[in-house]
Amino acid sequence: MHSPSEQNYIQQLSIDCVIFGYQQKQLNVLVPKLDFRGDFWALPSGFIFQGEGIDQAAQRILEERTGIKDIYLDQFRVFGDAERSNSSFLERIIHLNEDKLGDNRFNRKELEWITRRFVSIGYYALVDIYKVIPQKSEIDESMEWYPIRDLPTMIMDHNEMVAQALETLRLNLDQKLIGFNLLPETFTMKEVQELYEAIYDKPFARNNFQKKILDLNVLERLEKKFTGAANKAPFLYRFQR
Amino acid sequence: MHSPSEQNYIQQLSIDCVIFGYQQKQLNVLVPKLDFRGDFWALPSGFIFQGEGIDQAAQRILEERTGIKDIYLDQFRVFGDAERSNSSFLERIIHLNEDKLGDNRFNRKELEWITRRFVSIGYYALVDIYKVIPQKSEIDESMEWYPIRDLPTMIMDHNEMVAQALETLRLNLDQKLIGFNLLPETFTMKEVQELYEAIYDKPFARNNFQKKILDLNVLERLEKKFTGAANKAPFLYRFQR
DNA sequence: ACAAAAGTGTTTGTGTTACACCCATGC
DNA sequence: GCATGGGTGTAACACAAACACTTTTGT
Repeated sequence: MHSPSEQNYIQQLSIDCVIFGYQQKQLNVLVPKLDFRGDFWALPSGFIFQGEGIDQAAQRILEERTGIKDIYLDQFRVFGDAERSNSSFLERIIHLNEDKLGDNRFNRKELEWITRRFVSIGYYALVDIYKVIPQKSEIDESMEWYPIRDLPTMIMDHNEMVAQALETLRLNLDQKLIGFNLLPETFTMKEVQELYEAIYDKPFARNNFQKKILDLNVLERLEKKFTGAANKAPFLYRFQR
Repeated sequence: MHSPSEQNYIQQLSIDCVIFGYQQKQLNVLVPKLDFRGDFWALPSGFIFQGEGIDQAAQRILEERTGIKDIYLDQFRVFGDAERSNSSFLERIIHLNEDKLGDNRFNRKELEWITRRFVSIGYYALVDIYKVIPQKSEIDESMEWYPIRDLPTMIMDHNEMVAQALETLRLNLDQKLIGFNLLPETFTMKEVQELYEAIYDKPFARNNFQKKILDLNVLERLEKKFTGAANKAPFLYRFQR
Protein backbone atom coordinates (compact mmCIF):
# COMPACT_ATOMS: atom_id res chain seq x y z
CA MET A 1 0.00 0.00 0.00
CA HIS A 2 1.32 3.41 -0.95
CA SER A 3 -0.44 5.62 1.52
CA PRO A 4 1.85 8.61 2.06
CA SER A 5 1.17 8.93 5.76
CA GLU A 6 2.58 5.49 6.39
CA GLN A 7 5.70 5.90 4.31
CA ASN A 8 8.94 7.20 5.70
CA TYR A 9 8.75 10.55 4.01
CA ILE A 10 10.03 13.96 4.98
CA GLN A 11 7.00 15.82 6.31
CA GLN A 12 5.44 18.82 4.63
CA LEU A 13 7.92 18.84 1.76
CA SER A 14 6.95 17.77 -1.73
CA ILE A 15 8.24 17.79 -5.27
CA ASP A 16 6.13 18.99 -8.18
CA CYS A 17 7.21 18.22 -11.71
CA VAL A 18 6.61 20.17 -14.89
CA ILE A 19 7.22 17.60 -17.61
CA PHE A 20 7.71 19.18 -21.00
CA GLY A 21 7.25 17.27 -24.22
CA TYR A 22 7.20 18.44 -27.82
CA GLN A 23 4.74 17.31 -30.42
CA GLN A 24 3.20 18.75 -33.57
CA LYS A 25 5.02 22.06 -33.28
CA GLN A 26 3.70 22.59 -29.78
CA LEU A 27 5.19 22.45 -26.32
CA ASN A 28 3.16 20.13 -24.11
CA VAL A 29 2.96 19.48 -20.39
CA LEU A 30 2.00 16.16 -18.85
CA VAL A 31 -0.85 16.73 -16.39
CA PRO A 32 -2.81 14.16 -14.38
CA LYS A 33 -6.47 14.61 -13.53
CA LEU A 34 -7.35 13.57 -10.02
CA ASP A 35 -9.73 10.72 -9.41
CA PHE A 36 -12.19 12.84 -7.41
CA ARG A 37 -15.45 14.41 -8.32
CA GLY A 38 -15.06 18.03 -9.30
CA ASP A 39 -12.48 18.15 -12.13
CA PHE A 40 -9.19 18.69 -10.35
CA TRP A 41 -5.92 18.77 -12.22
CA ALA A 42 -2.58 18.74 -10.45
CA LEU A 43 1.03 18.44 -11.58
CA PRO A 44 2.65 15.06 -11.00
CA SER A 45 4.15 15.19 -7.56
CA GLY A 46 5.66 13.08 -4.85
CA PHE A 47 7.53 13.05 -1.61
CA ILE A 48 11.08 12.49 -0.46
CA PHE A 49 12.11 9.41 1.46
CA GLN A 50 14.34 9.72 4.45
CA GLY A 51 17.72 8.75 3.11
CA GLU A 52 16.90 9.83 -0.43
CA GLY A 53 18.37 12.91 -2.10
CA ILE A 54 15.93 15.39 -3.58
CA ASP A 55 17.28 14.96 -7.10
CA GLN A 56 16.97 11.20 -6.81
CA ALA A 57 13.44 11.61 -5.49
CA ALA A 58 12.54 13.74 -8.50
CA GLN A 59 14.13 11.24 -10.83
CA ARG A 60 12.20 8.41 -9.18
CA ILE A 61 8.89 10.26 -9.42
CA LEU A 62 9.57 11.04 -13.07
CA GLU A 63 10.44 7.45 -13.86
CA GLU A 64 7.30 6.19 -12.17
CA ARG A 65 5.17 8.52 -14.23
CA THR A 66 6.85 8.33 -17.62
CA GLY A 67 8.55 4.95 -17.70
CA ILE A 68 11.87 6.41 -18.79
CA LYS A 69 15.16 6.72 -16.96
CA ASP A 70 17.86 9.36 -17.16
CA ILE A 71 15.56 12.23 -17.87
CA TYR A 72 16.88 15.74 -18.14
CA LEU A 73 15.80 17.34 -14.92
CA ASP A 74 16.47 20.57 -13.07
CA GLN A 75 15.18 22.42 -10.06
CA PHE A 76 13.76 25.79 -10.93
CA ARG A 77 12.18 27.21 -7.76
CA VAL A 78 10.74 26.48 -4.34
CA PHE A 79 7.11 27.33 -3.72
CA GLY A 80 6.50 28.00 -0.08
CA ASP A 81 3.94 30.73 0.46
CA ALA A 82 2.03 30.23 3.67
CA GLU A 83 -1.31 30.35 1.91
CA ARG A 84 -0.58 28.12 -1.04
CA SER A 85 -1.91 24.90 0.47
CA ASN A 86 -5.03 25.88 2.32
CA SER A 87 -6.64 27.46 -0.67
CA SER A 88 -10.19 26.94 -1.71
CA PHE A 89 -9.58 23.73 -3.59
CA LEU A 90 -9.19 21.76 -0.36
CA GLU A 91 -12.60 22.76 0.85
CA ARG A 92 -14.12 22.03 -2.52
CA ILE A 93 -12.52 18.63 -2.92
CA ILE A 94 -13.62 17.60 0.56
CA HIS A 95 -17.08 18.95 0.10
CA LEU A 96 -17.59 17.21 -3.22
CA ASN A 97 -16.19 13.89 -2.07
CA GLU A 98 -17.51 13.54 1.43
CA ASP A 99 -18.97 10.09 0.83
CA LYS A 100 -15.64 8.79 -0.39
CA LEU A 101 -13.74 10.23 2.55
CA GLY A 102 -16.14 10.47 5.44
CA ASP A 103 -16.83 6.86 6.28
CA ASN A 104 -13.27 5.70 6.15
CA ARG A 105 -10.74 6.20 8.92
CA PHE A 106 -7.91 5.36 6.56
CA ASN A 107 -8.83 8.03 4.06
CA ARG A 108 -9.27 10.56 6.84
CA LYS A 109 -5.75 9.94 7.97
CA GLU A 110 -4.42 10.34 4.46
CA LEU A 111 -6.42 13.49 4.01
CA GLU A 112 -5.04 14.91 7.21
CA TRP A 113 -1.52 14.14 6.13
CA ILE A 114 -1.84 15.58 2.68
CA THR A 115 -3.78 18.71 3.57
CA ARG A 116 -1.19 20.11 5.88
CA ARG A 117 0.83 23.06 4.77
CA PHE A 118 3.42 21.95 2.18
CA VAL A 119 6.53 23.50 0.77
CA SER A 120 7.16 22.24 -2.72
CA ILE A 121 10.29 22.06 -4.80
CA GLY A 122 9.59 22.67 -8.47
CA TYR A 123 11.47 20.56 -11.02
CA TYR A 124 11.13 20.69 -14.74
CA ALA A 125 11.87 17.81 -17.04
CA LEU A 126 12.46 17.57 -20.78
CA VAL A 127 11.50 14.35 -22.48
CA ASP A 128 11.12 12.84 -25.91
CA ILE A 129 7.37 12.67 -25.93
CA TYR A 130 7.34 9.52 -28.09
CA LYS A 131 9.31 7.56 -25.50
CA VAL A 132 6.93 8.37 -22.67
CA ILE A 133 4.28 5.92 -21.56
CA PRO A 134 2.20 7.98 -19.13
CA GLN A 135 1.47 6.08 -15.93
CA LYS A 136 -1.32 7.51 -13.86
CA SER A 137 -1.03 7.00 -10.15
CA GLU A 138 -3.59 5.49 -7.80
CA ILE A 139 -5.26 8.81 -7.21
CA ASP A 140 -5.37 9.83 -10.87
CA GLU A 141 -8.29 9.44 -13.16
CA SER A 142 -6.13 10.15 -16.21
CA MET A 143 -2.81 11.62 -17.22
CA GLU A 144 -2.48 13.39 -20.50
CA TRP A 145 -0.42 15.81 -22.51
CA TYR A 146 -1.84 19.31 -22.79
CA PRO A 147 -0.51 22.03 -25.09
CA ILE A 148 1.05 24.69 -22.92
CA ARG A 149 -1.21 27.30 -24.46
CA ASP A 150 -4.24 25.34 -23.46
CA LEU A 151 -3.61 23.95 -20.00
CA PRO A 152 -6.46 23.16 -17.64
CA THR A 153 -6.75 25.28 -14.53
CA MET A 154 -4.86 23.36 -11.91
CA ILE A 155 -4.98 23.31 -8.14
CA MET A 156 -3.11 25.71 -5.88
CA ASP A 157 -0.21 27.47 -7.62
CA HIS A 158 0.42 24.80 -10.23
CA ASN A 159 -0.33 27.04 -13.20
CA GLU A 160 2.12 29.56 -11.84
CA MET A 161 4.65 26.74 -11.54
CA VAL A 162 4.36 25.95 -15.23
CA ALA A 163 4.86 29.61 -16.08
CA GLN A 164 8.00 29.75 -13.95
CA ALA A 165 9.29 26.50 -15.40
CA LEU A 166 8.82 27.83 -18.92
CA GLU A 167 10.66 31.00 -18.02
CA THR A 168 13.56 29.00 -16.63
CA LEU A 169 13.58 26.78 -19.70
CA ARG A 170 13.83 29.83 -21.95
CA LEU A 171 16.70 31.25 -19.93
CA ASN A 172 18.64 27.98 -19.94
CA LEU A 173 17.91 26.82 -23.48
CA ASP A 174 20.82 28.51 -25.23
CA GLN A 175 23.05 28.36 -22.19
CA LYS A 176 22.88 24.69 -21.46
CA LEU A 177 21.90 23.27 -24.85
CA ILE A 178 19.07 21.28 -23.34
CA GLY A 179 16.47 21.68 -26.04
CA PHE A 180 17.56 18.54 -27.86
CA ASN A 181 16.18 16.49 -24.99
CA LEU A 182 12.77 17.29 -26.40
CA LEU A 183 13.56 15.88 -29.83
CA PRO A 184 13.98 12.32 -31.06
CA GLU A 185 17.38 10.84 -31.84
CA THR A 186 17.57 12.39 -35.29
CA PHE A 187 15.84 15.46 -36.61
CA THR A 188 15.96 18.08 -39.32
CA MET A 189 17.02 21.66 -38.85
CA LYS A 190 13.47 22.75 -39.49
CA GLU A 191 12.29 20.65 -36.57
CA VAL A 192 14.83 22.31 -34.30
CA GLN A 193 13.66 25.70 -35.46
CA GLU A 194 10.01 24.85 -34.90
CA LEU A 195 10.90 23.63 -31.42
CA TYR A 196 12.60 26.91 -30.61
CA GLU A 197 9.70 28.84 -32.04
CA ALA A 198 7.30 26.85 -29.88
CA ILE A 199 9.37 27.51 -26.76
CA TYR A 200 9.93 31.21 -27.31
CA ASP A 201 6.61 31.75 -29.05
CA LYS A 202 8.18 33.83 -31.78
CA PRO A 203 9.52 33.21 -35.29
CA PHE A 204 13.19 32.94 -36.21
CA ALA A 205 14.77 33.71 -39.58
CA ARG A 206 15.49 30.37 -41.22
CA ASN A 207 19.06 30.91 -42.47
CA ASN A 208 20.27 32.80 -39.42
CA PHE A 209 18.81 30.18 -37.16
CA GLN A 210 20.64 27.43 -38.99
CA LYS A 211 23.90 29.34 -38.76
CA LYS A 212 23.47 29.96 -35.07
CA ILE A 213 22.70 26.32 -34.28
CA LEU A 214 25.47 24.90 -36.45
CA ASP A 215 27.97 27.35 -34.90
CA LEU A 216 27.31 25.66 -31.59
CA ASN A 217 29.23 22.66 -32.92
CA VAL A 218 27.08 20.14 -31.12
CA LEU A 219 25.26 18.66 -34.10
CA GLU A 220 26.44 15.86 -36.30
CA ARG A 221 25.19 16.01 -39.87
CA LEU A 222 24.00 12.65 -41.15
CA GLU A 223 22.86 11.53 -44.58
CA LYS A 224 19.95 13.26 -46.19
CA LYS A 225 16.50 12.36 -45.24
CA PHE A 226 14.37 10.89 -47.98
CA THR A 227 11.09 12.64 -48.18
CA GLY A 228 8.18 12.32 -50.49
CA ALA A 229 7.62 16.04 -50.27
CA ALA A 230 7.84 18.42 -53.16
CA ASN A 231 11.15 19.90 -52.13
CA LYS A 232 14.82 19.28 -51.57
CA ALA A 233 15.46 16.56 -49.01
CA PRO A 234 16.75 18.08 -45.76
CA PHE A 235 19.72 16.81 -43.80
CA LEU A 236 19.20 14.82 -40.67
CA TYR A 237 21.16 15.79 -37.58
CA ARG A 238 22.06 14.09 -34.36
CA PHE A 239 22.93 15.77 -31.09
CA GLN A 240 26.33 14.79 -29.78
CA ARG A 241 27.79 15.21 -26.29
CA MET B 1 13.73 30.04 25.18
CA HIS B 2 14.34 29.61 21.49
CA SER B 3 15.01 25.89 21.36
CA PRO B 4 14.09 24.80 17.85
CA SER B 5 12.55 21.51 18.88
CA GLU B 6 9.91 23.32 20.90
CA GLN B 7 8.98 25.85 18.27
CA ASN B 8 6.28 25.30 15.75
CA TYR B 9 8.61 24.81 12.82
CA ILE B 10 8.34 22.74 9.67
CA GLN B 11 10.44 19.67 10.31
CA GLN B 12 13.65 18.86 8.46
CA LEU B 13 13.51 21.98 6.32
CA SER B 14 15.85 24.89 6.85
CA ILE B 15 16.97 28.10 5.21
CA ASP B 16 20.63 28.97 4.79
CA CYS B 17 21.62 32.50 3.88
CA VAL B 18 24.62 33.74 1.94
CA ILE B 19 24.82 37.39 2.91
CA PHE B 20 27.00 39.40 0.55
CA GLY B 21 28.55 42.70 1.51
CA TYR B 22 31.11 44.87 -0.27
CA GLN B 23 34.01 46.57 1.40
CA GLN B 24 37.49 47.68 0.38
CA LYS B 25 37.18 46.41 -3.17
CA GLN B 26 36.27 42.95 -1.96
CA LEU B 27 33.13 40.90 -1.85
CA ASN B 28 32.47 39.65 1.68
CA VAL B 29 30.24 37.04 3.22
CA LEU B 30 28.84 37.20 6.74
CA VAL B 31 29.68 33.96 8.56
CA PRO B 32 29.04 33.04 12.20
CA LYS B 33 31.37 30.81 14.17
CA LEU B 34 29.62 28.29 16.35
CA ASP B 35 29.99 28.42 20.10
CA PHE B 36 31.37 24.91 20.36
CA ARG B 37 34.85 23.59 20.82
CA GLY B 38 36.46 22.65 17.54
CA ASP B 39 36.22 25.71 15.25
CA PHE B 40 32.98 25.25 13.36
CA TRP B 41 31.72 27.85 10.94
CA ALA B 42 28.23 27.70 9.47
CA LEU B 43 26.14 30.05 7.34
CA PRO B 44 23.39 31.94 9.16
CA SER B 45 20.36 29.74 9.05
CA GLY B 46 16.92 29.30 10.47
CA PHE B 47 13.65 27.44 10.22
CA ILE B 48 10.20 28.13 8.86
CA PHE B 49 7.22 28.60 11.13
CA GLN B 50 3.98 26.91 10.33
CA GLY B 51 1.94 29.69 8.78
CA GLU B 52 4.97 31.57 7.55
CA GLY B 53 5.98 31.82 3.89
CA ILE B 54 9.51 30.81 3.02
CA ASP B 55 10.41 34.24 1.70
CA GLN B 56 9.13 35.84 4.87
CA ALA B 57 11.08 33.34 6.93
CA ALA B 58 14.25 34.23 5.06
CA GLN B 59 13.53 37.94 5.50
CA ARG B 60 12.97 37.41 9.23
CA ILE B 61 16.20 35.46 9.64
CA LEU B 62 18.09 38.12 7.74
CA GLU B 63 16.64 40.89 9.82
CA GLU B 64 17.49 39.11 13.05
CA ARG B 65 21.08 38.73 11.96
CA THR B 66 21.77 42.07 10.29
CA GLY B 67 19.36 44.49 11.93
CA ILE B 68 18.08 45.79 8.59
CA LYS B 69 14.74 45.39 6.88
CA ASP B 70 13.84 45.16 3.21
CA ILE B 71 16.97 43.41 2.16
CA TYR B 72 17.42 42.27 -1.40
CA LEU B 73 16.91 38.55 -1.22
CA ASP B 74 16.50 35.69 -3.65
CA GLN B 75 16.37 31.92 -3.59
CA PHE B 76 19.12 30.34 -5.59
CA ARG B 77 18.96 26.57 -4.99
CA VAL B 78 17.75 23.79 -2.74
CA PHE B 79 20.32 21.54 -1.15
CA GLY B 80 18.91 18.15 -0.41
CA ASP B 81 21.45 15.40 -0.92
CA ALA B 82 20.80 12.48 1.36
CA GLU B 83 24.32 12.55 2.76
CA ARG B 84 24.68 16.28 3.36
CA SER B 85 23.61 16.26 6.98
CA ASN B 86 25.19 13.20 8.45
CA SER B 87 28.67 14.17 7.45
CA SER B 88 31.69 13.93 9.67
CA PHE B 89 31.15 17.26 11.34
CA LEU B 90 28.30 15.90 13.46
CA GLU B 91 30.45 13.19 14.95
CA ARG B 92 33.26 15.65 15.54
CA ILE B 93 31.10 18.28 17.18
CA ILE B 94 29.53 15.70 19.47
CA HIS B 95 32.83 14.10 20.31
CA LEU B 96 34.50 17.40 21.13
CA ASN B 97 31.59 18.72 23.20
CA GLU B 98 30.43 15.67 25.09
CA ASP B 99 30.60 17.36 28.46
CA LYS B 100 28.40 20.18 27.26
CA LEU B 101 25.83 17.86 25.80
CA GLY B 102 26.01 14.57 27.66
CA ASP B 103 24.64 15.51 31.06
CA ASN B 104 21.74 17.50 29.87
CA ARG B 105 18.46 16.03 28.71
CA PHE B 106 17.42 19.32 27.18
CA ASN B 107 20.49 19.61 25.00
CA ARG B 108 20.13 15.99 23.96
CA LYS B 109 16.68 16.72 22.69
CA GLU B 110 17.88 19.73 20.76
CA LEU B 111 20.73 17.74 19.34
CA GLU B 112 18.40 15.03 18.22
CA TRP B 113 16.16 17.56 16.52
CA ILE B 114 18.91 19.36 14.74
CA THR B 115 20.96 16.37 13.66
CA ARG B 116 18.22 14.80 11.63
CA ARG B 117 18.43 14.88 7.88
CA PHE B 118 17.68 18.40 6.62
CA VAL B 119 16.77 19.83 3.26
CA SER B 120 17.90 23.43 3.02
CA ILE B 121 16.74 26.27 0.83
CA GLY B 122 19.61 28.55 -0.15
CA TYR B 123 18.96 32.29 -0.22
CA TYR B 124 21.41 35.00 -1.06
CA ALA B 125 21.18 38.55 0.20
CA LEU B 126 22.83 41.77 -0.90
CA VAL B 127 23.38 44.41 1.75
CA ASP B 128 25.11 47.71 2.28
CA ILE B 129 27.79 46.46 4.60
CA TYR B 130 27.93 49.75 6.51
CA LYS B 131 24.29 49.47 7.53
CA VAL B 132 24.64 46.00 8.99
CA ILE B 133 25.05 45.43 12.68
CA PRO B 134 25.92 41.74 12.89
CA GLN B 135 23.89 39.95 15.57
CA LYS B 136 25.24 36.60 16.60
CA SER B 137 22.69 34.09 17.75
CA GLU B 138 22.66 32.11 20.98
CA ILE B 139 24.73 29.35 19.54
CA ASP B 140 27.30 31.62 17.91
CA GLU B 141 30.64 32.55 19.33
CA SER B 142 31.07 35.32 16.77
CA MET B 143 29.75 36.53 13.47
CA GLU B 144 32.08 38.29 11.08
CA TRP B 145 32.61 39.36 7.50
CA TYR B 146 35.06 37.24 5.54
CA PRO B 147 36.41 38.09 2.10
CA ILE B 148 34.96 35.61 -0.34
CA ARG B 149 38.46 34.61 -1.43
CA ASP B 150 39.38 33.75 2.10
CA LEU B 151 36.40 32.03 3.68
CA PRO B 152 36.84 29.60 6.51
CA THR B 153 36.00 25.97 5.81
CA MET B 154 32.39 25.62 6.86
CA ILE B 155 30.28 22.67 7.87
CA MET B 156 28.46 20.38 5.50
CA ASP B 157 28.00 21.85 2.02
CA HIS B 158 28.09 25.49 3.08
CA ASN B 159 31.17 26.36 1.05
CA GLU B 160 29.50 24.89 -1.99
CA MET B 161 26.46 27.02 -1.19
CA VAL B 162 28.53 30.19 -1.32
CA ALA B 163 29.99 29.14 -4.67
CA GLN B 164 26.50 28.55 -6.07
CA ALA B 165 25.24 31.82 -4.66
CA LEU B 166 28.10 33.69 -6.29
CA GLU B 167 27.39 32.03 -9.59
CA THR B 168 23.74 33.03 -9.37
CA LEU B 169 24.71 36.58 -8.42
CA ARG B 170 26.94 36.81 -11.50
CA LEU B 171 24.17 35.56 -13.76
CA ASN B 172 21.61 37.98 -12.33
CA LEU B 173 23.78 41.05 -11.89
CA ASP B 174 23.27 42.59 -15.32
CA GLN B 175 19.84 41.13 -15.77
CA LYS B 176 18.23 42.40 -12.63
CA LEU B 177 20.38 45.42 -11.80
CA ILE B 178 20.85 44.25 -8.25
CA GLY B 179 24.47 45.19 -7.72
CA PHE B 180 23.61 48.61 -6.37
CA ASN B 181 22.20 46.96 -3.27
CA LEU B 182 25.80 46.39 -2.24
CA LEU B 183 26.73 50.07 -2.47
CA PRO B 184 25.87 53.01 -0.26
CA GLU B 185 23.32 55.64 -1.27
CA THR B 186 25.77 57.55 -3.44
CA PHE B 187 28.89 56.36 -5.16
CA THR B 188 31.32 57.15 -7.93
CA MET B 189 31.57 55.30 -11.21
CA LYS B 190 34.91 53.92 -10.15
CA GLU B 191 33.32 52.34 -7.11
CA VAL B 192 30.72 50.65 -9.29
CA GLN B 193 33.46 49.36 -11.53
CA GLU B 194 35.49 48.04 -8.63
CA LEU B 195 32.39 46.31 -7.33
CA TYR B 196 31.82 44.61 -10.66
CA GLU B 197 35.46 43.65 -10.82
CA ALA B 198 35.23 42.13 -7.36
CA ILE B 199 32.15 40.12 -8.28
CA TYR B 200 33.38 38.83 -11.62
CA ASP B 201 37.02 38.69 -10.55
CA LYS B 202 38.20 40.28 -13.76
CA PRO B 203 39.08 43.81 -14.93
CA PHE B 204 36.85 45.99 -17.08
CA ALA B 205 37.94 48.78 -19.42
CA ARG B 206 37.17 52.04 -17.68
CA ASN B 207 35.50 54.02 -20.46
CA ASN B 208 33.53 51.12 -21.87
CA PHE B 209 32.32 50.20 -18.42
CA GLN B 210 31.10 53.73 -17.80
CA LYS B 211 29.28 53.76 -21.12
CA LYS B 212 27.62 50.43 -20.43
CA ILE B 213 26.44 51.44 -16.97
CA LEU B 214 25.17 54.87 -18.00
CA ASP B 215 23.34 53.34 -20.96
CA LEU B 216 21.25 51.38 -18.47
CA ASN B 217 19.58 54.68 -17.57
CA VAL B 218 19.18 53.82 -13.93
CA LEU B 219 21.72 56.21 -12.46
CA GLU B 220 21.15 59.80 -11.53
CA ARG B 221 24.20 62.02 -11.80
CA LEU B 222 24.61 64.32 -8.83
CA GLU B 223 27.06 67.12 -8.15
CA LYS B 224 30.75 66.44 -8.23
CA LYS B 225 32.41 64.90 -5.29
CA PHE B 226 35.06 67.02 -3.64
CA THR B 227 38.19 65.02 -3.19
CA GLY B 228 41.53 65.90 -1.78
CA ALA B 229 43.16 63.65 -4.32
CA ALA B 230 45.51 64.85 -7.00
CA ASN B 231 43.04 64.39 -9.79
CA LYS B 232 39.82 65.53 -11.35
CA ALA B 233 36.87 65.20 -8.95
CA PRO B 234 34.54 62.39 -10.04
CA PHE B 235 30.76 62.64 -10.25
CA LEU B 236 28.60 61.07 -7.62
CA TYR B 237 25.72 58.88 -8.72
CA ARG B 238 22.55 57.62 -7.14
CA PHE B 239 20.62 54.53 -8.13
CA GLN B 240 17.02 55.23 -9.03
CA ARG B 241 14.12 52.80 -9.35
C1' DA C 1 55.54 70.94 -15.09
C1' DC C 2 54.04 66.58 -14.04
C1' DA C 3 51.58 62.58 -12.29
C1' DA C 4 47.23 60.64 -11.40
C1' DA C 5 42.68 59.80 -12.29
C1' DA C 6 38.33 61.53 -14.56
C1' DG C 7 35.70 62.47 -18.66
C1' DT C 8 34.65 61.86 -23.51
C1' DG C 9 35.12 60.76 -28.37
C1' DT C 10 36.71 57.68 -32.37
C1' DT C 11 38.06 53.39 -34.52
C1' DT C 12 37.98 48.51 -34.82
C1' DG C 13 36.09 44.11 -34.58
C1' DT C 14 32.49 40.71 -33.90
C1' DG C 15 28.19 38.89 -34.14
C1' DT C 16 23.29 39.36 -35.30
C1' DT C 17 19.67 40.65 -38.59
C1' DA C 18 18.07 41.26 -43.16
C1' DC C 19 18.10 40.38 -47.91
C1' DA C 20 19.14 37.65 -52.07
C1' DC C 21 19.96 33.81 -54.79
C1' DC C 22 20.39 28.94 -56.21
C1' DC C 23 19.17 23.86 -55.67
C1' DA C 24 16.37 19.67 -55.53
C1' DT C 25 11.90 17.56 -55.99
C1' DG C 26 6.91 16.43 -57.03
C1' DC C 27 2.99 17.82 -59.46
C1' DG D 1 7.84 24.94 -65.63
C1' DC D 2 6.48 26.20 -61.35
C1' DA D 3 5.52 26.00 -56.52
C1' DT D 4 7.66 24.46 -52.27
C1' DG D 5 10.97 24.10 -49.02
C1' DG D 6 16.20 23.44 -48.35
C1' DG D 7 20.95 25.28 -48.47
C1' DT D 8 24.23 29.02 -48.68
C1' DG D 9 26.33 33.61 -49.31
C1' DT D 10 26.66 38.61 -48.56
C1' DA D 11 25.42 43.28 -47.16
C1' DA D 12 23.70 46.19 -43.35
C1' DC D 13 23.51 47.12 -38.83
C1' DA D 14 24.17 47.19 -33.77
C1' DC D 15 26.93 46.51 -30.00
C1' DA D 16 31.14 45.75 -27.44
C1' DA D 17 36.24 46.11 -27.22
C1' DA D 18 40.27 48.72 -28.01
C1' DC D 19 42.52 52.98 -28.60
C1' DA D 20 43.33 57.96 -28.16
C1' DC D 21 43.02 62.42 -26.43
C1' DT D 22 41.61 66.16 -23.10
C1' DT D 23 40.55 67.99 -18.39
C1' DT D 24 41.14 68.73 -13.52
C1' DT D 25 43.80 68.89 -9.37
C1' DG D 26 47.60 68.44 -5.88
C1' DT D 27 52.46 68.29 -5.34
